[in-house]
Amino acid sequence: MPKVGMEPMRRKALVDAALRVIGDHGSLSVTMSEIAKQAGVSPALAHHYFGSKEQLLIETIRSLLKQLRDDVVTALKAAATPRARLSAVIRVSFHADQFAPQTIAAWLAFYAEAQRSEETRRFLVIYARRLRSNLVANLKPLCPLDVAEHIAEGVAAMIDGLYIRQSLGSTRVGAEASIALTEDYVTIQLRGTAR
Amino acid sequence: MPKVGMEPMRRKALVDAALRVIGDHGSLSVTMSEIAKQAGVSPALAHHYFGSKEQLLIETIRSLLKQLRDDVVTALKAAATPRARLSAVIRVSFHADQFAPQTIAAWLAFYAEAQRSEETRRFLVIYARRLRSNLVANLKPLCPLDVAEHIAEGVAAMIDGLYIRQSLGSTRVGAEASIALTEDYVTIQLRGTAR
DNA sequence: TTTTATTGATTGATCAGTCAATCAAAATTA
DNA sequence: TAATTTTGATTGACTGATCAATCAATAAAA
Repeated sequence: MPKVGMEPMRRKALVDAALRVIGDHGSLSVTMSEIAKQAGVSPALAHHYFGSKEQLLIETIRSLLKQLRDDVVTALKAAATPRARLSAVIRVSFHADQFAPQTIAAWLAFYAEAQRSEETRRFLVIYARRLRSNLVANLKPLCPLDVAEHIAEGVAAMIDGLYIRQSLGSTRVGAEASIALTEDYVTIQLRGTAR
Repeated sequence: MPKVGMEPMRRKALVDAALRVIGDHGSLSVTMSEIAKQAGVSPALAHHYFGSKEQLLIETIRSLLKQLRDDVVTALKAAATPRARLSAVIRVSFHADQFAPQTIAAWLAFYAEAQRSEETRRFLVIYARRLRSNLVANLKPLCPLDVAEHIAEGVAAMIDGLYIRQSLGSTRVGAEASIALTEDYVTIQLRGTAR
């Protein structure tokens, strides 16, 4: 079977497998063997391509972030007004892929990892900044800048918080309710300040 | 040194040490040796008293939760009106102890662990319920029940979200700003519905 | 003497990471 | 075209380190 040009396919398969295994397991304490098995290759091959477990994990979070960014970009393109773009950003956060239990579990695992891994933290900070930036940019036309920044902080916190609470699987707050709660926050805050 | 009656002291020392080590390390992947060393005893003794690492970890989160509950109870006692009690609940969440980077790191680690450990999840669900219940109880006199439940979800999400964002250490949102943001949410939401 | 506290030494399991060997396609040469 | 060499893909077997857990032994109170 050894054909040339396997590398990109194997890398993708391994990253996808890692994401799945991490999501199922709910933790980064997964073995290279598990990931490799899930990808249908030997553990040695995973090391061959990624050098270390840490590197594979980093590529994995990079992939997670890229997926989210692509979704956001697509959603933003389809929205015409600032207010619609705000809704789009919110909706994407709670969209099926992102809000699936395994995806949430993976995010949570990476947040925990960020306490130790400088590189992982960098990625999450990028996510946080991007979310904030998207929010502020579309709030600016609707209210004063300082208010926009204030609301953006609130929305971002609420989104992250709803994720966490979802991860426990205890609340009855599903995707729809989460969107409604966040939208409601934006609407009421905007009503209070601008006109 | 072997004196009778060491057990409770050792247990407490070990639980406290575990909390410190987990907070510093930002992960539950800490060794019994580290914890024992921090507590000034041998690893074998930790096993002697707790039976397993998992059990020690469970006692540790139990302790974390108890600390928070005690703080909440104290704060609630000192507040006279429902609105003041709401503020008290919010303030406690962001109080120095709770909001210290190590404490937040520990919480985060336990949230991640809850994906795997049924018992850990149970404790976190209890925390979520208690927070919700405290909020609803004090919102009820101020607005209709369904609105109270709605606001409670929002406040809880915002608190948890501000924790997560704090854990990255990237935002400039400190304890005071977090309190202000949450208070603001309550105030504006209440203004919208009741009078 | 019995009970409680305590530890050093050890075990067994788990894993990340390495390495030498194999296999088949591709490139090169004859 | 046929024979060869080279190269990339792939793995099984191994190593070294780490750690939770165990246990037998010791020491000091009761």
